[in-house]
Amino acid sequence: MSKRVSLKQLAAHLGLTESTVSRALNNYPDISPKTRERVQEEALRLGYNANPMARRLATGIAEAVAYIMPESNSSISEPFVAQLLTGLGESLGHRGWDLLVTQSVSAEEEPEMIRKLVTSGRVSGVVLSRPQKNDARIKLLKEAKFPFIVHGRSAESADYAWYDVDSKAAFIDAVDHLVALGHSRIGFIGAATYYTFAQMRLDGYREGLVANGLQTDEELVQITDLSDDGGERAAGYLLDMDKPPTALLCTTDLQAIGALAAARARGLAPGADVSVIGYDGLRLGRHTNPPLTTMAQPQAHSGRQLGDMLLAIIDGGDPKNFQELRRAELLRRQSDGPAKSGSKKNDEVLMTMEDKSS
Amino acid sequence: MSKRVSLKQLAAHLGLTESTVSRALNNYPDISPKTRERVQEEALRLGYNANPMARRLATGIAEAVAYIMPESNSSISEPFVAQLLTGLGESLGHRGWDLLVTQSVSAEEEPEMIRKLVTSGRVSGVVLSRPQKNDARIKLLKEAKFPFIVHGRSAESADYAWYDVDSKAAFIDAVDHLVALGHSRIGFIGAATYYTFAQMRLDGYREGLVANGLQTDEELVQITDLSDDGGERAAGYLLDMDKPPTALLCTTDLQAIGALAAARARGLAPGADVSVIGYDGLRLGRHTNPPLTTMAQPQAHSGRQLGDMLLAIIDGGDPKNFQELRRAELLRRQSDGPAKSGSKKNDEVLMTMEDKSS
DNA sequence: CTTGTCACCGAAAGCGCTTTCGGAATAGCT
DNA sequence: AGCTATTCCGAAAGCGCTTTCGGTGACAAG
Repeated sequence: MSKRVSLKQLAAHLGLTESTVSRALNNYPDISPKTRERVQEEALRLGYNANPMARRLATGIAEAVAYIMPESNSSISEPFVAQLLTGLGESLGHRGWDLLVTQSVSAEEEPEMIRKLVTSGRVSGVVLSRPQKNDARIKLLKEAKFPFIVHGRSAESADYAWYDVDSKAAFIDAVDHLVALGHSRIGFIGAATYYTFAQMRLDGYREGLVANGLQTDEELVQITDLSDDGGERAAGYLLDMDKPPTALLCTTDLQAIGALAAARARGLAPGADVSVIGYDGLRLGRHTNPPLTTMAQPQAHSGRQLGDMLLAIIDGGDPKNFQELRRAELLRRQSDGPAKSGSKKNDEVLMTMEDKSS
Repeated sequence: MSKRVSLKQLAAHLGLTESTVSRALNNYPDISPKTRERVQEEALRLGYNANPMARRLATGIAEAVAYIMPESNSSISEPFVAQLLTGLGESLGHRGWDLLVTQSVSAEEEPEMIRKLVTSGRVSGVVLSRPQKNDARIKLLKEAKFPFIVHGRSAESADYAWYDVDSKAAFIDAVDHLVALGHSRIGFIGAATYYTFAQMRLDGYREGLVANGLQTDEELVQITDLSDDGGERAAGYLLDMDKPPTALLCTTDLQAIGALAAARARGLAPGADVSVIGYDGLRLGRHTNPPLTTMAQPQAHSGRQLGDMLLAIIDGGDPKNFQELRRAELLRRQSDGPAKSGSKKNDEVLMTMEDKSS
C-alpha cells in the first residue's frame, strides 16, 4: 500500500518550498511553466494527493454537498433515491467533492438539523427534496444565504434554485385524457397538501376539470397517505360510493397500485370497468395487474442536473437563474380505458388519442 | 443566523486558554469538574461547535464512513438503498459522523477508487455491497488493514466482517417447499455467478434438489441478468421447453416478476399452472399478478447493524468477531401452488405446510 | 517549616495545507 | 550603464483545533 506522501516530502524531493509546490499544483500564475510542469510530474510520480482535511481547513471550503433524504417511513417514499444519488455523485465526482447523505430524525428537528449542517461547515451546499408548501428549511437556507437547490418547489419559488417536474400540467393532461375517453366522474386520490407536489397535483386535477367544463365534486377527492395501502383505502371508499367515479387519478404510482387492488377486490377490472392513472412512471408499473397507466416523469438525469446546478450556485451563480421545469408524459399501459356509458363516442375519442400520440 | 463561534472566542469568554477549554470539552481527566461544567455550559450557551475540519486534521480521524453504492445500471438493482442509508446514517449520527456515498464509474476502476478513498483519508471506514466471489476491493481493503464491512460475502469470508442473509439456506427451504407441493421439475433463474449471492442461491437450489433426491437437470438452470426482462426471457425459455418445469425459482423478486409475465403471456396462471418463487420480499410483490411468493429477507435493521459493526471495528474491534448471518423466511402469497400432476398427494402436503407455518 | 505529591491549568508545538507579501533575479527600457 | 518593471520563488502567518509537556498552587506528610 502506497504510503501517503505529504507536501513537505514532495517539496523536499524537488528542492523547492512547500509554498511553491502548492502554488504550482494549484496553477498559480506566478509559477514558471517549467517548474510547474516539473512539480506536477513529480507529484504524479510519487502519487501525491493533498490531504483533504488540511486543504479544507486552509481554504474554508468543505468540498462536499449534502443530500437530505426524505423521511422514509413510507417504505418507498422516494423511489428514485439510488438513481438520484448516482447522478449527484457523478456531478460532484468531477470536482473531487464528496456527497454526504443525511436525514432528519423527525420532521420537527429537521430545521435544527439543517442549521447545524450549515453552521458546522461540513458542506458547501445542500440538496433538498420533497419540500413542503411553506418549508422551514428553505426559509432557513435562504436567510443564511447558504447555497442550496430543491428537488421540487415550495409555494414561493421565485427566488431560489429548483428542479422540478410540472406535475400540475401533468394532471391537467391526465384529466384531459380521461375526459377524452368519455369519463366525467373522476376521482382523485391525494396526499397531505402541505407537500407542494401533492397540492400541485390536486390543483392540476381541479384545473383540468374546470377546463373541461366538469363539476368538481369535493366528495371525489380523497386525501390519504403516500402508500399502496393509502391508495387502496381511498379507492375503496370512492368505489363504494353510491355513484362511484369511473376513473381514479392518483398522486403517486404507489397509491395507484393500491387503487388497482381495491378495484380488483370489488370485482372491477381496472382499464375496463374503471380507469386508474398514477404518477411517477415507476418501472414496476409494467407488472401490476393490469399494467399501470401513469404520468411518467423524466428521471434520467435529474441527479446530474441538480448537482451541476448546485455547483454553479456555489461558484457564485445567482440561484434565480437555476430553475428548471420538466414535463411528465402520459405512459399508457392498460389501466385506463373508455368510460363504460357511451360507446360510440368513445371510439371517436380513442382515435383522436392515437392521433395525438403519433 | 448565529455566527460561528471559535474555540478562541469561547476561551476568551471564560478567561481560560484554548487548550484548557478543549480538554474540558473532550472530558480530559486533568480538568476539575467545576471548570469542566462551567466550560460545557458556556459552550452550550454560545452554541459552540468545533470546526470539524480542524478537528479532523488535528486528530487524524476522518469522522466519516463511505457507502459504496452498487452499480445501478439495472434500475432497481439494490431495492433497499434508501433503507440501508437511513440505517447507516442513524448509526453514524450518534457519533456525529458523516455518511458519504460513492460509486464507481466502471467496475474496472472500482479498485482504484477504493484505493484513493482509503489513502485520501476522507473516511475512517467503508461499507461494501454486492461483493463478488473473488472481490478485488475486499482484497485491497484487507491488505491495507483498512476498516470495512461487507453487506454480503465473498468466497473466502473467514477473516473480515460481514452481514449477510443466508440465501443458500433460503433456497434450500424454497426447494423443500416446492417439493412438498409436489413439484419435481423445478427451474432456476439465476444471475452471473461472479456475484456471491447469485452463486449461493444457485448452490442452495442444487443442494435442495439433492437433499430431496431429485435429479439436477442443467437445462433447467438459466443464468440471466438481474432485471424483470432477464427473468422474463429466462422463464420464457424454460416454459417453452418440451418438458417445461412446473416451478420456477428466481434469484430475485425482480426476475420473478418478469417470470410471472412470461407465464401469463403463455396462458399459464402462476400459482395454479406454474409456481414462481422469488427472493427479497419486496413489498411490491403484493401487487403483482398474482401476488408473488418470495423468500423475504429481514431488511429492517441491516443498515443500523452494518453501521454499528463497522464503528466497532474502527474502534479497534477484530473484524472476525463481526459476522452476522440472518435467515430469510418464506412469504407465501399466491404465485406458488401444488404441482398439477398428482392431486391427492398434494393435499396431504399442503396440510403439512400449514402445520409448519403455524 | 520544608518537602513531596497531586490536582489543575497554560504554553507551545503540531496537523498539512493555502495564501499573502516581500525580495532577489531577470528582463525591458532609455 | 542605470533605472524601472516583471517574473518567479521563499518566508511566514495563518486555518481552528488537539495533545503533550511543564509548571504553579494547594495540600498532606514529614
